[in-house]
Amino acid sequence: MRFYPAHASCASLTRTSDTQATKLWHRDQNNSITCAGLPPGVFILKGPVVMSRYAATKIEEKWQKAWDEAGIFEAKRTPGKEKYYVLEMFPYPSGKLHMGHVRNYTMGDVVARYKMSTGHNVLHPMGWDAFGMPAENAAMASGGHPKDWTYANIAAMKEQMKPLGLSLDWSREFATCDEDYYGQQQALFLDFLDKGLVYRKNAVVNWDPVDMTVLANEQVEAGRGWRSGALVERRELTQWFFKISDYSEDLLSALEGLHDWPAKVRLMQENWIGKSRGLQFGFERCDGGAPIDVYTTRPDTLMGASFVGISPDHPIAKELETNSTEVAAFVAECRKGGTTEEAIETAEKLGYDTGIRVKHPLNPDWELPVWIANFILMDYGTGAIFACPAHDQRDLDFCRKYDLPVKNAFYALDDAVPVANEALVPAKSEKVRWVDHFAGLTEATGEEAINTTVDFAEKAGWGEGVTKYRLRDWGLSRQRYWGCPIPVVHCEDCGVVPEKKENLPIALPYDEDGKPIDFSVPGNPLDRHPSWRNCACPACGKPAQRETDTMDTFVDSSWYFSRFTAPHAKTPTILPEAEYWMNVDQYIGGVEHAILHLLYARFFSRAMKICGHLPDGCEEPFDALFTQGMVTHAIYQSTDDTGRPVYHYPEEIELRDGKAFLKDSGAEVKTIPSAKMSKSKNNVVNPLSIISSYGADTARWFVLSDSPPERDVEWTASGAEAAYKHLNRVWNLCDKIGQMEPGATGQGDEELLREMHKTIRDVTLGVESFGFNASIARLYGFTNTLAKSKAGQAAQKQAIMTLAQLMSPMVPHLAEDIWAHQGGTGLITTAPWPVADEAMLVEDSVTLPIQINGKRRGEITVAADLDKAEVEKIALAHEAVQKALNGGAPKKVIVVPGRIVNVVA
RNA sequence: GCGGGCGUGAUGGAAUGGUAGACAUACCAGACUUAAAAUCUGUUGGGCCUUGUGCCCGUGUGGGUUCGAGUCCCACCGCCCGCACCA
Repeated sequence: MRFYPAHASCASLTRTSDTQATKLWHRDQNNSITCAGLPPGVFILKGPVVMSRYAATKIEEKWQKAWDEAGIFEAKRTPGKEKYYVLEMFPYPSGKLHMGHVRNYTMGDVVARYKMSTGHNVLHPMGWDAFGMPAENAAMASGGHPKDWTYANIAAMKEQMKPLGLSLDWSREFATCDEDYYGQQQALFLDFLDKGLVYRKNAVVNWDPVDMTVLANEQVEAGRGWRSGALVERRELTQWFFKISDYSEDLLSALEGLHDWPAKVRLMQENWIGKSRGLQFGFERCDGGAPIDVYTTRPDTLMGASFVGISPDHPIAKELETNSTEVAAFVAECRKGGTTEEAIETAEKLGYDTGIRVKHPLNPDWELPVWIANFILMDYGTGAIFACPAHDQRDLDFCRKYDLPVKNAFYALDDAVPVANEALVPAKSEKVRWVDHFAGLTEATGEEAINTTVDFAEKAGWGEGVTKYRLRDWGLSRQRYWGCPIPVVHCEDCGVVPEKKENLPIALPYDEDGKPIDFSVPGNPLDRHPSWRNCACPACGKPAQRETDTMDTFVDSSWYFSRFTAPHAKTPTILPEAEYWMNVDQYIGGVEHAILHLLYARFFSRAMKICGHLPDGCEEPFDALFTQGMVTHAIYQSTDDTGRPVYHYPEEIELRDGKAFLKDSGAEVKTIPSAKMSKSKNNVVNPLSIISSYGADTARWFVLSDSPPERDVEWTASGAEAAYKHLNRVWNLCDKIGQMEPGATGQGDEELLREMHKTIRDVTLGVESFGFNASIARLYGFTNTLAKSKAGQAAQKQAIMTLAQLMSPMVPHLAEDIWAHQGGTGLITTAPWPVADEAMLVEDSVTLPIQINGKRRGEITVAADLDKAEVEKIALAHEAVQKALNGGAPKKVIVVPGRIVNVVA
């Protein structure tokens, strides 16, 4: 009979007086016996009972316990030993671990375990990004308290993470909503305030006029509040800001040094910071009022100017608003709609002619009207522009709508057709023909024209070349409860007064007058909490009131990586600890954080250094960054009677011939491939159910295989099954080798070991370069080689142990078990990483493809060190080459040593 | 609207400018089995004939650079992501 191999010998199973019965049962993936219609107990076991199948769940528990007991993941600072700090972006405690987390943490774990086996002190911590709106939303929706909700979720998620067998140092765990953590964050805020890095100013927010509350962008759906359905308005509030814009140039130029960041992320940050060189100048008002300052990046198009536009939030607009109901109505109209750049840019263009006229700087007789326009942002430049409709689509749309003149400032070289409804916007590096350019240009690129114009304006004295950045100061105020309170007090006499450090933490109140806070009431609970809000002024001692704004949760995540180096310290950080562990050597997270989180963290590190909380050299806290892709899953969708889509869970689906059917009804359903896992689409796969049926190693192996780490990976049942089968195969191989006679000889020892060393080289390279899928493909290959090998026992044992080591960062439990089974010393997790023997990597001969005119026509095998001339001679003698040349001489022969020979006939 | 990215077999994907499709899935065939499952072995981009160590076509579309292009350049088409209060 066939049976899963055993460690020492194969147990055979027979039913009394019926040998046929042995065929009636099989083992399922949980190693339990299933048989057709026969109760358990009618079997007897013959032979030694050493059941040693790959029993994932069992061995995973066992090795996790062993690692815990050995305490090998606790980061220790031992001087002289090199450290390695690997960090995955910490999770928001939603309460449910999803496959994206599994992939993210598995990648970090591979790096951490690999670095551990290459002799580093590894810091691999975990914590919780625990403040934020979902907790408050949950409290509003179903009662309860955000604090309780959050801590319960943390406990639940930790339980779900533990079975993954991650090499985390749990002794450093914290949540950002711990008073201990946010108290230190308040201390940082006070230090920043002291250094002038924080200030207050007015800023625009989304305002829900029915719920009387500030809305997040995501709470605005099609211009309406998600809960009330009211049309959202833009409203100004006095808010706190970090002076990140002071660091625009530094944050921009330092990007160049971040060699181990994805180019894409650097580019996104560069565009975000948005450095531009332009001209700032004033339009003189015909009514003698103060000139209107504009900033433009295209001063060269000044001769195409059509009107001057100001933002609805511009001081002139505000002044007019107070005097004219018409202007007030128009400005109010502009303020409808969201605050996102997208909403503003895509909204219908609206304009209002103020009646103010200004003089063109180059021609005092040329008057331009001043319009208020809804697409002009107050935060960028001076909040006022001149519009050149011929060369800007927004301006053009506006001018066509309000019947304003459109005049080309330049034409394409080969075409002098005036702009109609599509603006002419060539690349700045493209040469164009200028119309009446004041500085005398005829044919020049936009770039040249801009520079010439700026010089011209500076010399003439009516304008100034100015460098501006798109990056705005970071508004950190949130009018919400579940965040870190801003530790300042408002005093009638002293104004805004920082809280004293010894009074920190300013803790969030849990109750309100002995009753739990009611989150169903609109507005910020801190505003209507007198016993918390009323306090003594830290300066004069008179009755005063606390700031009720809390901090943006991006603040929490802007320094947690520093805090991990001394998570329980009574100061934000401890310098010697930070000195040893910082920087983060490898940071891993989603690309969705490419801009804000990473930019804010870079700013915070600079600010913390200024305040003495970080040593020199930590301004850029992340040496290497990796952005991993998502885990996706097909969506199974059918349609109900009313035509609305119905989404089905993967477990309700049966796949046949590449089509999907409902298990219940057998009806075929539509398959939408590769969609981001989302609860509303029912296409989520629960890691826990995967772990309970296949084990964590299978889940880990799967999320790393198939797709490159930076790209999305599609979860498929067949893929998970395949991963599980492969791990079984490796385990069976280990078992088979374990049963070989010690010292038994065979054939092909050298070939096997050569292949092993090549595998060491390739897998190591893959792990070091985040090519985990490539490493895994290589490991599949080597497993196939080993399975077919007829080599002797010693070579095979060496091969399987090396295979286990190479697999250990990805599937550590299985690797430990193989290691132990083969008699390895200690834990595989702490064993040194195998090193490829260079001598074993050198090939004696090499097979070169022969191309004729770039097409493969044959191949030759030559000594690896044969010189080019000899290779050429052999290639030319090749039958196919002779045939192609037909007696003539080749026009050219290209020999790329070790790669290819190309003959041009 | 602005910015960024991605397009390769039935599928996920591999390929320092040098043999396109590694590795895996799926499918098909074979071995084992009364049978199925599991396991093992093998085939599989398309087309053509003269069935060969054969020829032609083939990496979204159209051009270009090169001895040689999936890879570099230009234009187009399609899809995805981000846009400052989601984290």
